[in-house]
Amino acid sequence: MSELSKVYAPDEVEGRIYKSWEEGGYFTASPDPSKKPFCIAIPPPNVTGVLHLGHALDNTLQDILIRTKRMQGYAALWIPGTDHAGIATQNVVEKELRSQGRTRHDLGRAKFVELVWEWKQKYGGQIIEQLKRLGSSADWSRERFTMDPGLSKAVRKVFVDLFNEDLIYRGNRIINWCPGCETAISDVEVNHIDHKGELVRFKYPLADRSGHVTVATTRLETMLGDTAIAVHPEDDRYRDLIGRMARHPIHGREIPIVADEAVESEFGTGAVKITPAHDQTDFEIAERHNLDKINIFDVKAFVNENGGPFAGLNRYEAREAVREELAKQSLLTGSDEHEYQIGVCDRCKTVIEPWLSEQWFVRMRPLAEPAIEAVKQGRTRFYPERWTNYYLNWMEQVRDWCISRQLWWGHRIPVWYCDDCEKVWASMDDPSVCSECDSSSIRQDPDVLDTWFSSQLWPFSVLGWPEQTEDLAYFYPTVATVPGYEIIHLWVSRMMIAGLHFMGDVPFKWAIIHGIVRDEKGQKMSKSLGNGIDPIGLIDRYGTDALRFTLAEHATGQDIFLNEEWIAGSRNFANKLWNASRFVLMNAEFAADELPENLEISDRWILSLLANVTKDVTDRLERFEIAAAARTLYEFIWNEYCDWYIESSKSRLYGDDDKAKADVATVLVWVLESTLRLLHPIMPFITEEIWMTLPGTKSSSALIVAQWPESDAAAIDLEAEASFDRIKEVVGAIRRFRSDHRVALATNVEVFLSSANAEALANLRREESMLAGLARHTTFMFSSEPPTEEAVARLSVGDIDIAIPLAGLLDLDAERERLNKGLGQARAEIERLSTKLSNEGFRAKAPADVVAQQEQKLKEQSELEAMVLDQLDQLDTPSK
RNA sequence: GGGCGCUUAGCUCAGCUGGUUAGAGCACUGCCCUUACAAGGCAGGGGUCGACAGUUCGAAUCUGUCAGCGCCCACCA
Repeated sequence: MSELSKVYAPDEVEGRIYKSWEEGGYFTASPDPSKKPFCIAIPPPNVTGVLHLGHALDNTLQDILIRTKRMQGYAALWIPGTDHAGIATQNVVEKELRSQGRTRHDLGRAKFVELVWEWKQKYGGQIIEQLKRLGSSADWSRERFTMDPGLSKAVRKVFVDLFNEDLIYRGNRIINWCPGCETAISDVEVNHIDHKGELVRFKYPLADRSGHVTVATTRLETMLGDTAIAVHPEDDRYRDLIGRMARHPIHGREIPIVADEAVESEFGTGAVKITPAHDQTDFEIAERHNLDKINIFDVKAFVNENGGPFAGLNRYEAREAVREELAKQSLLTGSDEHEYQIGVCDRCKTVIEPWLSEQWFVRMRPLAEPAIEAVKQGRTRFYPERWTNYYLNWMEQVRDWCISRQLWWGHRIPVWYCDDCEKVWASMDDPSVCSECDSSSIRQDPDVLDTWFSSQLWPFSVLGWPEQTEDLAYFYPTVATVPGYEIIHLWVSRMMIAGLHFMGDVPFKWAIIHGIVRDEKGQKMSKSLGNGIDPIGLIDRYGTDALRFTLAEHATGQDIFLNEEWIAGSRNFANKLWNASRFVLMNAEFAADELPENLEISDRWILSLLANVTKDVTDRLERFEIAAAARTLYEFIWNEYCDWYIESSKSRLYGDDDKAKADVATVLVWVLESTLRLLHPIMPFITEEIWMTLPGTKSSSALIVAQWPESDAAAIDLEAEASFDRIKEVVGAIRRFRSDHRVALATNVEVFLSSANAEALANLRREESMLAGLARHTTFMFSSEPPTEEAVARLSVGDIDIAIPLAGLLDLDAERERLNKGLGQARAEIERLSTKLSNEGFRAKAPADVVAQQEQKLKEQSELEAMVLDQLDQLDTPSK
């Protein structure tokens, strides 16, 4: 036997095991015509990131799928890698610079980018190391980075192609400007949060001094950029004003009053100030009415020279200054509290400024069509299914995607402008002269691409596209992507679009969506809240397998409010398995390689359960029901294998019969061995460690590449299950009797068993020593009655009558209480069943076997009631 | 203004296509350091499955309405 320590110590095991997997080369997979491909491309974490619980969940789930498929004989390839994460990474490096009192502008673009690369080389590996600690069996030889040469080439090709197909265009439009990051961002990178603000009303004097029109706004400062006032064309209150002019109270300029359907008459005063450069709706109204568009903010959202006297103030200072000025002019007419939503930057939480600027966009409508069709046709499916509609809703009303970013870190937009002939073109190679007029006076667009522009290509760029590689041919489309729902729009949708457009096929067949890991109060974990739990710390304290099991067990698709106690619970489970294995290994020397011919009831029972569990776990994993698979294994291992099979094995193991000892040891090892395989994808380290100590030829190769078990249909044995269940019930009844009556374990109890079912009784008799072992200090008498002069407790379960002479064991009051309780339960049951059975509808329509079952039940309960009454009688008239 | 999710034991949650007396972990009570495991064992207490209505022989499960909580989308300033 091999020595295992008494308590499972993950820290001594994990590093060693992981290294052995890497050295064994088990993580790599390559095209193999004899196997089916199973490929997942990791949602690439931010290269500068550190592992958080979201990653832990994400990658645990992926690893479970990959490990399962690997054991099932697929060419299971998990491609890892990282994302350059434009804004996030640039921000980190800029922050560091700032702490040295410098900005990126001090360095200049080239130097700065160089610095970010250095930073990436230095700190970028951390997340990968942490993924390894999670046990990730990814093919590290294929690790990719979104700014690798190959992937950059893919990005460039995609840009150039879309540009030439007129699916990328440049436009002067309202975009979401983040004054914190100083760049444009896309609609999906804006989070809308509730804001309690006010709706302020003020008067615009009419230019001819004949009166005024009152408008309402939540952003008073934007009036500095107002170029019109709009009312609804049908609004009688303002009909006369349409076409007339108002005078701007600050700038003095005259602005028109226009009529537009977009105005809601019911809201505010029904008259709207129009700020075309800082509001999407206003911009659209301005387009329709040919209005001026005046940008009043600089890149940091401070008022610029167009703000006249307020230039230099930030947005909020300007708001107050304008308020004061309007008050001074007696134009302010009041304000109401008003709750509305404001957009904040997904990255830095700064309030977004709608800002008119020249940006690059992807024309999404035509690209979205195939992506909608593919999902409607089921070529890509979502799990859980409800995300299908979420995806479709977004796709069906998708808006153009602003892809240019005013950053330095990222894929530079491959567009050149000729100063001489004004040619604008996109190019795969860096040109030195204008493609039109040969002028050398050309310059490249200074902006870079949205980081998601490159990640949308991930499922095929990581396989070598645009080269037509063997990998690409074999592994594309990938089987699944496994992201959290928060990046369905940001990433999943766009991968669908890119995959269909450039590969002509969906990027993955399944989008397996999981929830967000939150703290125990349901708050999103974040640095600012200080409630983030560091997964590495959890791994240090409880072990990787405990963390993985916990995440798997709770991965039902809902958000996970992670509680550290759960992880402790999983740690306990690992320890339970460890000690069960220790027990098995202590006796493994007796085990044979093949199952014995003549199995006992308990053997047949556990093997039958194993067959069921194997099927169940296999099916559930196939359907991505990982949580259910985890729970099935937990219950089987702890409640059945440990609590009953191991306990029941002891009578044979500690007995004198060598054959019996060998047989039970064989089954113990057999079941453990299969169970380890089934549990391995979820808890890879502990299972591998135990596996290595297992005797026999089966464990000669590593568990990670062992064969997935087949459910043995022939082992399913309902008869043995029924028999063993009877044993459990008899043992349970005796234990309960002891517990109810405080009969010490050391006190021997005489138990008389009898039954009308001769076969059942015979089965029990055959298991006498096992029964005694399970019930402890119990002497069994079969087919005989206790001496009539003694008072007895009758505990019958099912068709087995149990009688225990009470003499010297307990006080009668306690027994009477126990009986009365049983009587109450039986009567309630009888009531319920009688009602059900006397219902003619039930008898007529329910399946016959259901009716029969209920009748049987009623019969049993009635018998039980009679017996309990009889016993109460006996207690009251103690025998002579 | 739409859409989605949730509401089951004190707490946190499972419960698939409707059919034994609704489960788990933690917490709680009693007994036990029984030679795999006290990170454990045995036994136990605790729930009108959010409310109402409907479908059905039968509903935690299906349908509708409502309430509370949470999330997402949307150009009412």
